Amino acid sequence: MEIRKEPVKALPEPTLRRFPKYLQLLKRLKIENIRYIASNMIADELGLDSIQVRKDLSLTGIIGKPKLGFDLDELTQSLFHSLNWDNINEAFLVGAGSLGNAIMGYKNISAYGFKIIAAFDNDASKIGSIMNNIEILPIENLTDMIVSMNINIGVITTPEETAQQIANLMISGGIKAIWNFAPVHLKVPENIIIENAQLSQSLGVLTHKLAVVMKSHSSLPAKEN
Amino acid sequence: MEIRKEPVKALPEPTLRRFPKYLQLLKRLKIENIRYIASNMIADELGLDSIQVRKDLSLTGIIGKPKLGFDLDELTQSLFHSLNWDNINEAFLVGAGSLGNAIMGYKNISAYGFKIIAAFDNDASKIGSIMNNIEILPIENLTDMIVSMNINIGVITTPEETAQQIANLMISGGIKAIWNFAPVHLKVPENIIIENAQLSQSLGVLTHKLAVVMKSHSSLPAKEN
DNA sequence: TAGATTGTTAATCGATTAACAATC
DNA sequence: TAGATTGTTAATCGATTAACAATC
Repeated sequence: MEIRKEPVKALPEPTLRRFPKYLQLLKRLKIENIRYIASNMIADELGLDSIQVRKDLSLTGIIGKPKLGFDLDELTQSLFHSLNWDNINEAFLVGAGSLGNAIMGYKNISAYGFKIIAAFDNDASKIGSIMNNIEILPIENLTDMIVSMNINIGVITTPEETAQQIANLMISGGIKAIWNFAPVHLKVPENIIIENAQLSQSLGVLTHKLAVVMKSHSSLPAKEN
Repeated sequence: MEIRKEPVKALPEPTLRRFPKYLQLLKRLKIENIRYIASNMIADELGLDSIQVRKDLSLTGIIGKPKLGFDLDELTQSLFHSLNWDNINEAFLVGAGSLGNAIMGYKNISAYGFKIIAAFDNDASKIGSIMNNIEILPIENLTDMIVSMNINIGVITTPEETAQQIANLMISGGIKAIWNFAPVHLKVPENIIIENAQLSQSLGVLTHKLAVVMKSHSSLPAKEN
């Protein structure tokens, strides 16, 4: 009964963002031939709270064993299933520049149940060439190919100027989710899933925190307000 | 009095992650020669709530004008200052693979007050070459150069196996903040700032949401629990 | 059994949203 | 002035953390 795969319920985003971290750790432990792992140990390794780990894991539906912890393989499976990484999610990528290239070349991406089937660009010199085993096709073919190959995911690694147009093309072809690396807010119908992966967001957090730390080390007494 | 730059106070992360979005929009509006922008308009354009926008902006210390909104230039400055993007943050990058290359080649990165001064790799064939105007140096030089050039930020784009060692080298040289793209949890002293930018986190959210949507479209009646 | 660990219900905390007064 | 918009205080919501019972 527990073995049958349940349909995936919507999980909180903070939890989802921790799942890949758990999987990284489990992968390492698997190599060391460990069979059971306690929430405590996971928490220690990843700098989290063990209660949080248990709460997170319980959302995948897994049931742990008192005194032992969680079966490593079963936990791995549960996490994969929750992330939908036990499927192959086929995607088209648009924008074969250096970022697009990096994503296409990302070794582990297939471990995430993700497969870029084809890439598109409007640079004639790139069209027809093959990067990382992926053929570069002209953008004119994009919409039709989404329809005919029934692709659900689009990756946008174009410059900001063209990102919105590409998104529109993708949506008109029937794309359901867009992984957007271009530094623009895409306007899309609300049934379309957008996941933004802009470097600037992450960088901003870093530089801000650094500024805070540096300022507090400087000798100026903080003005109490 | 309002003009003098205040030391940056620590801001909530969700707010920080929205700041670059605001800046993207402001940049566009600047081109259209707009002088004032209302929180309402920002909210509409970015799919946010206007109260949230006002709350966010107030944290930068800016004061808006009733009936008009916020002065575009002043707001831009305030956001830049809060993110510490009105400084040049110098960084060293380690791992001159395709991801490292993409980051080095990222055009807008200097607009984020960020500058990669040098890159390091352990592949002898790369050392001495120049990628995107950045010289590739041997990793042996890393720690010493961090010390002598007084670099605060390290970017890790190595494979997962070497990431922790590189982090250790960086920290021993005096790096204060690490932008980590390798799929590992880095163990560092608590005064070191780590900002993780792993693709897997973002991808996991995307594929999960897609699974939820697809399942709910399938004809199976959801099992009420 | 005692002890370690899970799983759940309740309390806390922080971010978002609502309500409304202040300002031009 | 009336109306639009800001800015702040209070209410709500959701995620994290604490407390503790259940299990092997």
